[in-house]
Amino acid sequence: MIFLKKGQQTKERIINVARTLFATKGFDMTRTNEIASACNVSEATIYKYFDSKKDLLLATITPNEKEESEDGTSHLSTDDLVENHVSTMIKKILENKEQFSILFRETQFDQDISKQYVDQIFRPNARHIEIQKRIDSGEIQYISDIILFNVGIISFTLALSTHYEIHQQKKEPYFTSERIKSIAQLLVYGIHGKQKHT
Amino acid sequence: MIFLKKGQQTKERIINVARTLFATKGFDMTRTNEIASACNVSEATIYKYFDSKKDLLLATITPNEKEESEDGTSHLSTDDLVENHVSTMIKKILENKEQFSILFRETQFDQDISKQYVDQIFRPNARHIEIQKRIDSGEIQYISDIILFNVGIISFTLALSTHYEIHQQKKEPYFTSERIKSIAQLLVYGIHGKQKHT
Amino acid sequence: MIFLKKGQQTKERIINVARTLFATKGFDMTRTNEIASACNVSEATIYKYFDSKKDLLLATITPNEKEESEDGTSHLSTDDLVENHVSTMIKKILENKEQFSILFRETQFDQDISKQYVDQIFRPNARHIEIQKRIDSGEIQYISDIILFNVGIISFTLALSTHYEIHQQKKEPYFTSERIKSIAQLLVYGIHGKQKHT
Amino acid sequence: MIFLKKGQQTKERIINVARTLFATKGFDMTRTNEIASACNVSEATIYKYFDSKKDLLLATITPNEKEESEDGTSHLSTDDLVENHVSTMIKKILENKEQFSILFRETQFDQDISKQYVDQIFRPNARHIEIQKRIDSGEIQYISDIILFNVGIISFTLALSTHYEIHQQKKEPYFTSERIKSIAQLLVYGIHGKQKHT
DNA sequence: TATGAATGAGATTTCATTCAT
DNA sequence: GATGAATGAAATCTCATTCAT
Repeated sequence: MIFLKKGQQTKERIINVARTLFATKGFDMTRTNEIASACNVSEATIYKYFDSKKDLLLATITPNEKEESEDGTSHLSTDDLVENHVSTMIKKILENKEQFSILFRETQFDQDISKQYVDQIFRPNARHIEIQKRIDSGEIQYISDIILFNVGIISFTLALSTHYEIHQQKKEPYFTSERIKSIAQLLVYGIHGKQKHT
Repeated sequence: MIFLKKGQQTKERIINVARTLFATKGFDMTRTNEIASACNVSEATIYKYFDSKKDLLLATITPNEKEESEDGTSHLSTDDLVENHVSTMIKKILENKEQFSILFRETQFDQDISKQYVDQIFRPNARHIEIQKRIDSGEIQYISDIILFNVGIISFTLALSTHYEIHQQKKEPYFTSERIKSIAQLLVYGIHGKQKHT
Repeated sequence: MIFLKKGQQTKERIINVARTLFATKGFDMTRTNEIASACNVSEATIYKYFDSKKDLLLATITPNEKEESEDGTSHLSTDDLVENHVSTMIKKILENKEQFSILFRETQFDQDISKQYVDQIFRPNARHIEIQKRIDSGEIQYISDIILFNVGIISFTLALSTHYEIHQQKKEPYFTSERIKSIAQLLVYGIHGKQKHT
Repeated sequence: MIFLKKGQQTKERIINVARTLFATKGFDMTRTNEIASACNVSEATIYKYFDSKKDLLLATITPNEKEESEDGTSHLSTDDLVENHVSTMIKKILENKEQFSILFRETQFDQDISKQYVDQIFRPNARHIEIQKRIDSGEIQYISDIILFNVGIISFTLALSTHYEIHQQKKEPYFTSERIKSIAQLLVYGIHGKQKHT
C-alpha cells in the first residue's frame, strides 16, 4: 500500500473518474464540470493538476507499466502460441478496458492520442515477433500482419464486451474465461472446432 | 438517374457531406458551419432541411433500403455458409462504411442512434437464421450467437480498414477481395488453413 | 356583398389571420411562417402585400371606420349617460376585441403603435365631451378624466374577457348583455345597487 | 440589512435588472446581452445563475412572501370592507408593479407563467373570503366573483398607471393616496358619490 | 491546497426577409 | 399573382479556462 500525499491523491482521483467518464460518454461529451462534481472538487482544482482537458485525457490513457516478461515462446506449437496470444491479449484488454476504449475511439481524431495508441498497442514483444515469424513462414495462414491481427482482436473484444453490456443490457461481463478460450480456439481451429483436425 | 428538385438535391448534398464529416471527424467535432461551407450553403439552409444537428445525424445513418433477397441458404455446407456470410457482411459494411462507422461509434452515447443501430444491424435475414440454427445444433463451434458474431465482424472490419488507412497511411483500401476471402476462411478453417482438414 | 379581386382577397385573408394570431400569441411570439401556413400562402406572398412584419401589424389594427353618429346626449340624465357610455364602450371593445387587444398590449413597446392607439382610442365624440363636462361640473364624482376612465374600461373589459376564457377555460364569452349592464350599473350606483338611492 | 455572498448579490442584481427590463420592454424584446451589460456581467454569468432566459423570467416574478395577516374583517361594514379591499389591492399592485406587469402581460402566452399568475394572484385570504360571502348574500351587487373583481382591479391599476406615464408622459405616478381612495369610493358609492346615500 | 466567481470565444439555432422564376 | 429556395444577422446558450483569494 503506497502512501500518497493529499495532492497526489486528488490528482489520481481525478484521473480515475475522468477515465471512466471518457470511456463511458466519450471525451467530447464529457464536460469538465461533470468530472469535477463526480470527484467532489471544483473545476478550478482540475486545472491545478492538468493544463487542459486534453492533458487530462492523455493522463487517463498512460500505460500500466507492468511489462509482462514473456519469453520463451519459440518452443510452443503454433496452435498453442496463437491460442495463448489471443487469450492473453483479450485478458489484457479487459483489464484495461477503459484505457483501450478511449484510446481506440479517440485515436482517429487526434494526433497526440494516435501517437499514444501506436506506442502503447504496438510495442513489440517476444510473442508478437514469434507470431510474425510464423506468419511469414506460412505456418499461420490468412493473417498477413501481427499488428493488424492485434487491431482485430482489440476491436472485437471491446465491441462484444460493450455491445453485450449496452444493447443486451446484461450486468455480468460477456467474457468469461470459457468464452475467451472459445474465441482463441475459433481463430486456431475454425468453426469446425478442434476435434475436426486429425 | 433520378430527377430531383433543387431543394431535394440540396438536402441530399447536405446529408452526404455531413455523413463524410461525421465519419471522419466525429459528430461532436464537426461544426455546423463546416458542413455548411463544405456544401456551399449557409448554416440557415441546413436548418431549413433539418430541425437540428442531431436530426441531420440521424439522416446520415438511415439505411439504404435495398434488401438483399437472400434465400435458399439451407442447402449450403456450413463451410460455405459461414464463408459466404462473412464475405457478404464485410462487403456490405465497406459499401456503407461511413454509415456503419458513425452508427458504431455514436451508438453508445445516444438513445436514438442506439435504436437505429439495433434496427439496422440486427434485422434478421435468411442467412442469419440459418447460421443461428447451425450454432444451436453444434455444427458451428465457438460462436454462441449470430448477433454477437456480427458485432465482431463489423468491429474488426471497421477497425482494420480505418487502422490501415490512418495509422499505416495507405491510400488504397485494406480490403481487397482476396483479403476478404482470407478472413472468411480464417473463421472457417482456423489459422492452419483449408488444406489441414481431413 | 363586395367584390374583391384575388389579390385583395389574399391580402385581407392575411390581415385577418395575422390579427388573430397577434392577439392570441402576441406580436413577437408570432412567426411569419405561422401566419403563412395559417393562410395557406408562402411567406414570400406576405411580403408581396406588406413591406415588413410590422407593416402587417399596423394593418391589423387599423380602425373600422364606421363612425357612430352619436348626437343628442346632453338631454340624458347623468345616470343614463354613464350607464350608456360604459355599455357602448364595452360592446365596441368586444366587437373589435382582437384589435384592441393588440393595440393595448403593444402600445407600450412601439412608437407607431402608440400613435395609432392614441388616435384610435381617444378620438373625442359627443358622449365623451358631455361626460367630461359633467366631470368638470362635479356631477360625476371620483373620475378625473374621461380618457383615463376609458382606459380603465378598456383594460378591465379585455382582462376579464381574457381571464375568463383562458384561466377559467370557459368556452362561452364572459360578457353577456346582462353582465355588461351590471358593470355599467356598478359604476353608476356603486356596490349597493340602484335601489339604495333616494 | 442582510449579508449576501458575492454570488448571491450578483444573482439578485441580475434578477432586479431583468425585472425592470422585462416590465419595460417586454420579455421577447429584451435581449440577454442587454441584461448582461446593464448588470456589468457577461452573458455567460447570467447562465451560471439561470438555466435559461425563461428561468430568469420566472425568477423575476416570484412573490415577495410577506403575507399580510389580514384578519378580523367580518365586523366591517360592506362599504368599508370593499373600500379597504380596493385600496389595499391597488397599493399592493403598485408596490410590485413590475412583477404584476410582467405576470399580467405574459400570462396569456406561457403555461408556466400562467401557473405562477394563478398561484400568486388568487391566493385566497380573509378579505377575499369575506367579500365573496357578501356577494353571495346579495349585499354586494353587480359583482359576481371576487376573483374576477380582482382581475378587474389589477388590470385597470396597471393600465391607468402605465397610460398616465407613457401616453401622458407624466413623471409623477398617477396613483396618489387620494386617487386610490377615489377609485375605491367609486366602486362603493357609484359616480354620484357618498353624500347621495341617505 | 482549493475554490467561488466570472468569462471569451464560439457553438447551435432562429427568423424576418429577399429574389429568381 | 405566387412561391421555392436561400440567407444575413442576430439570438440564446455552452463550455473550457482563468484568477483573486
